[in-house]
Amino acid sequence: MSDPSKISEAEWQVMKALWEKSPQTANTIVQQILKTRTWSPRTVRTLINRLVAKGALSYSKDGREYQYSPVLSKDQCVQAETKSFIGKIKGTTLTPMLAAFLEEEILTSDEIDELKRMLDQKGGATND
Amino acid sequence: MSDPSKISEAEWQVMKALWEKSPQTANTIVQQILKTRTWSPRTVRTLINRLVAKGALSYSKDGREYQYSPVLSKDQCVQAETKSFIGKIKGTTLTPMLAAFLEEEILTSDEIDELKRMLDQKGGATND
DNA sequence: ACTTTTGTATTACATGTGTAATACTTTAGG
DNA sequence: CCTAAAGTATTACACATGTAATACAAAAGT
Repeated sequence: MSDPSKISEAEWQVMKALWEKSPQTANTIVQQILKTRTWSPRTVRTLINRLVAKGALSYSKDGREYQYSPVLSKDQCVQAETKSFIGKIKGTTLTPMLAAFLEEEILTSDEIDELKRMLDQKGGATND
Repeated sequence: MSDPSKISEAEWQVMKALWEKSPQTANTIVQQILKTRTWSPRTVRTLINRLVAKGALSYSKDGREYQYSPVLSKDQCVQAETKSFIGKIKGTTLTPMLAAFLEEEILTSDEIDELKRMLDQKGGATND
């Protein structure tokens, strides 16, 4: 309750659909989602409603349909999620985490460059 | 249910206490935890029991007391957690994530070195 | 204008999680 | 041997989450 941007795994899929393109109607969101998930459209509706309830999405009426848009930015959510993740693993050895990151190949070369740059700056500081 | 090593935020604290030192009795685990959390000892007991139930901890009787030990290794859990985290943020721009990592200062200089090394190897490959 | 469609809103229901309290059992002290 | 202390096991309860189904309302077709 303290963290307004607490988005669940399933809800993230909806957010991602809207970050990619918005506004969208519930229907087009469902279309997006069904490309990668096998959820019932009802389930997606539920997720959308919960996100509206927790203030992560907003909508404007467009005739009988609603046009949904993200309220929370992608950056905001990624940051929040990262901090929550860090909260868990903090204090453990991070080598396996780093390995997982590299294995999963989620970093683009640009991001690797950026990470390197940041690490260089950080490396100069009194670290640990 | 599919992922046996699904440890919740609160449960992680217990696991960390046992990864640090094991076996431990419920009492010493409580002591450890109370250094950083303000939970009731009962709460910690509950967490311990749940972890035993989900196969993350085991115990051996030592008189009336139990000696708890981790079944899941730290590396195993960190990897699982990382992959779950990645599952959420995959496909988004990771710059804010990287920033959060650096901000939170969770990387030791050794880990930074290791990450750099891995990135160098990775950097050579056809990345994205 | 009435019925069917198609959207949205409400309700459901099991399992997980945070956060404990109460009940039961075993051991140790008197 | 019996009672108190100290463990463990069971139960509680509200909110979150995954996964929908049902109810309701409005628009569109006939």
